[in-house]
Amino acid sequence: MTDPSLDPAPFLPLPLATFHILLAVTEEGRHGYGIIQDVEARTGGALRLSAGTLYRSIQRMLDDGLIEEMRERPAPELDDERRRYYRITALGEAVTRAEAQRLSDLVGFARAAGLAPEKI
Amino acid sequence: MTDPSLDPAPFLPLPLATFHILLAVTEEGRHGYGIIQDVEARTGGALRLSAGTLYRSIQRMLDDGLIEEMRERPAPELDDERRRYYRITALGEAVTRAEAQRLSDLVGFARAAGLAPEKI
DNA sequence: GTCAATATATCCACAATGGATATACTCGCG
DNA sequence: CGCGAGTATATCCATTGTGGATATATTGAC
Repeated sequence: MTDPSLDPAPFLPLPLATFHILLAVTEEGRHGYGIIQDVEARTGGALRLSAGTLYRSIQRMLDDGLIEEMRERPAPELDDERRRYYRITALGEAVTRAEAQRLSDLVGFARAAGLAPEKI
Repeated sequence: MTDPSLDPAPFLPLPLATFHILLAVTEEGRHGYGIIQDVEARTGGALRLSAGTLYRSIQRMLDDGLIEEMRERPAPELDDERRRYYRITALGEAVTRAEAQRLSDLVGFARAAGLAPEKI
């Protein structure tokens, strides 16, 4: 069940932008600019990925196999041809889970020290 | 009650080493080398702060007022004179709380996407 | 006395990020 | 129809954070 080729350990800790991008392309396939908007909306405007960070992160994630480009156009009739759509891979999911666990542990440490919010 | 001079926003997101160091000096005053050991123990060996990262982070955190050096020696009788002890400040606590909240939110996002562990 | 561990500090190289810049297309509005 | 805001991808530069190497010196166990 645990595929050794999906070992997330070498990727951790995950760069902040990478984690947000992975979450953005998990629900549905998204293009670069749509990822920027999704991240901004999700964080209530707290995090605005710069274009430099976004497209550089995407290229790295493609090389690493965390995401892949989709051939299908999610909405072909009302689309912009410039868009390039991406979705998460099995490796990307494994890495996201591992990173979420690491973050969850961090919150646990802070809670033990009395410096974290109540259970979420 | 909320002191405006303790605004944690400009410090977020916190560098990884900074967050771990803050947690390490929250419970009790610690010296640099002791922080390295505490972080390694807490993370089960997963994170080993390098000396370069540690002392550079400490200097930055002193400048920013997140930690302060202690005059008192926690254990004067069996001590090493080379040690320099640090403890968290009120600003450091506010920043740690804010960062823990941010991380908690991140875990919440991952959970909503079905990629995070159950509630902790 | 020797050697591993302790302890702090600095240097270099690399990775991640933000911000600026470039290019070009789309869409609403007057 | 034209104009400008927004959309969309991409690259460049400077700054920051990190690991690893190096330096120096003390402590403690054997």
